[in-house]
Parts: sequence; C-alpha cells; structure tokens
Amino acid sequence: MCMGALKYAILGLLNRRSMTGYDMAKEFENALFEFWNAKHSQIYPELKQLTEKGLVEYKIEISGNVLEKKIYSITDAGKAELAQWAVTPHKIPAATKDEFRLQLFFSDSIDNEQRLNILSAKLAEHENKLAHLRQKSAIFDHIADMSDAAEAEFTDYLVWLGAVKREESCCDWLRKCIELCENK
Amino acid sequence: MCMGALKYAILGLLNRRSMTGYDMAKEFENALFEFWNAKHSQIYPELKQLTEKGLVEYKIEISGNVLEKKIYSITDAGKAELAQWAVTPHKIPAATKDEFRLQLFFSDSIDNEQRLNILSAKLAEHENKLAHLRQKSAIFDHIADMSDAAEAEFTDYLVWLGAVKREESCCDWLRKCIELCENK
DNA sequence: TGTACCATGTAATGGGTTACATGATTCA
DNA sequence: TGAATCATGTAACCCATTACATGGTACA
Repeated sequence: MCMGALKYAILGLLNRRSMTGYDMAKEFENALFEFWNAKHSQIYPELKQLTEKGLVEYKIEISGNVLEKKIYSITDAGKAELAQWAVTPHKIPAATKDEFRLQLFFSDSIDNEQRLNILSAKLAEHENKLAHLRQKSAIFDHIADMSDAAEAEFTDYLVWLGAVKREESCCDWLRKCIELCENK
Repeated sequence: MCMGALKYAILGLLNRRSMTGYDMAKEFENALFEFWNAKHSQIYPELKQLTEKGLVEYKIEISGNVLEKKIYSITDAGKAELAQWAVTPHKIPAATKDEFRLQLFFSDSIDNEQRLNILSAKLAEHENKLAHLRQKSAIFDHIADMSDAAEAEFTDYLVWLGAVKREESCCDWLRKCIELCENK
C-alpha cells in the first residue's frame, strides 16, 4: 500500500536538517503526527538500510564523555531519489479503519439513547483534539503574510490547515448526527 | 491498536443477516469501504476462530450440484459479545498515513509551480471520489423523513454522511491550498 | 542520588495484503 | 466453450507496534 514511504519521510526530514534517529522519532511525534508516524524501532533499521544504499550517511559525535550519537545527513544520491518521489503522484490512501464508525454503523442493534451517548462522548473527544490543534497555530502567527513565508514554514502551514479542517469537519458531522438522533 | 475489531465487524454483519464469507468480503468492499475493509484471506480464518469460540455457526448449503456454501449466522453468545462491544468507548484512531500530505509537507524542496500541479491533480481525484460518494445517496432518497427510517437504514445514512463530509472538507482544503500557492 | 530524558538497538507479535491454489456455476 | 463470477482456503511477505535490552547525560 505505502511502498516504503518511510524511506522518503526520513529523506525529507534529513533534507531539512541533519539529525539523529532519536530526533526523527520526536519529529514524527510532533510535526508529522497528523499524517505519518514511526517509532524508533522502525527508524533505526531503516536508517541502516538507507546507509547501505548510500542515500544517507552519518558521522559519530560524542555527547558528554562517551555517549555516541549518529548524526545522519542526506547524500546527493538521497537528494536525487527524494526529488523524484516529490513529484510522483500517489494514490489516495484507503480510508482509515475507524472503530467508532463501525460502531455507529452497527448501532442499529442498540437504542437511540445509547447511540446519543456514544455520539456525545465522541464529539467531546474531537472538540478537545481540535482545541489542541488550534493551539499549535501559534507557531504560524508571526507569519503576517504567507506570501513571503519561508518555504518550509509555508508547507508546514498547509498540512496543519488540513489537519484543522479535517477535525472541524468531523465535529460538524458528529453534531449533525446528534441532531438527527434527537429528532428521532 | 484495533484489538481484533474485525471480529465485531463480522458479528455486526451477521447480526443483520446470515451470509457466507464471500458475501462478507463484498459487504466490506461496498457498504463498509469508507471506514473498514477486509479481504477474504482475513475473513475465512477469522470465521474459523469465531466458530470455535461458539460466537457464530454455519450450515452447509449446496449450490447447483456440488458446490458447498457455508451460510454463517450469529449465535446468542455472539449477540451478547456484540452488544457489549456496541456500547464500549473506542479511541480516536491514529491519523491515517497519507503519502500525499507527506509529499506536500516536504514540498519545500520543489518549486511552487510543481506544488500547484500536484495539488490540482489531487483535487481532481478527490472531486471525483466525492461525486461517486454522492451517487450512492440515491439509496437513501426514498427515506422522506429520517425520523421513521428503519434503524439499519438510519445508521447507514449517518456513516455515509460522515464519508461525504470528510471528502467535501478535503476538497475545500485543497482549494484553499491552491489559492494560497497562487498568491505566492 | 534519583529522575527525566537522551540514545541505540533487537525480538516477538499482530494485522493486513498479495500471491498461490483449487474448483463450480452461470450465462452468453 | 469461454469468461465472469461464485466460493473457499493457505502461504509468503510487509509494515508497524509493543516489549525487551542496555547504558549515558543533565539537572535538581
């Protein structure tokens, strides 16, 4: 389905700045969380392979007295592969498996009151998530005019906007569902 | 992450009507596609397990002269487990891995014109998908007033509405991205 | 000195897709 | 008689998560 896209996620990160595998794991948790994720147990083996293929390289840095850090950076070969991927069309991903929607679909077997309960609880969760997402907008506040934003800031903003709109739309839908159930 | 939710998808389907594993695969492809999917290679082993646990049972029916079909149905034990699951709260799923958003995020490395190209292509894809989703609304047209719709039709409608709204929101986002890029 | 975090790896397991394998039925 | 579809199963592989495993650093 994804055809080794982790590879490009890593190359993309290294194309912005050199970093350790540990740093990457944090980037996935923070900046990329809304559309990609990978744990360190996946990152380290992948970095090993990318090194063997010559797409990335590392130099060892000593932190403190003995702790060895591998600072990875992208090679020219890596940049070439990334550039190619960057303009390749990709399929719309298959819809996420969503246990809540599954539950709602089969809620023909429970009564309307219980259905309202699970809908209200889910709406509260998503409103909470939306609030957290909106808090992150502070990062983009200093960009008065997007037209002269730095490139990386601009693309960060575009995907952030997508995450917010997705969450808003989800909340709207849940409110509509609640309304329809209440008029039942 | 999903903790064996396939089990409940199957129980939910069988709670609506008895059917074969083959029928289930078709249901996943058609009715459930927007929030769940499973291929026959996953369904048959799961049905075997559920039979062993006594949550479903089957009777063999002969189609034509020799072809044996296993018509599965839900047992009382299965209904009890389904009823319990139906009111259990589930976590919001982790965001889908979306290679396009990954691409957009890292499009700081390509020029604005190419970014506009991939955005326009993706918008066309999603508009197409939205059109197909809306076509399916015909199924719900005969329900003049949702308040007296059959339960199963009503819940089908709720999740369908969610799929449409999700797709509309995605199109809106892409148009906004295109607008921002054009003013760049 | 203890706790949170930095840093790197491997192993076991689960979930899911694609491919392999087989054969019957229906209809043109 | 050939093609599309019905019908059931297994095997190999890929991706990803959780757990296992180790040890250093920074700071209160």
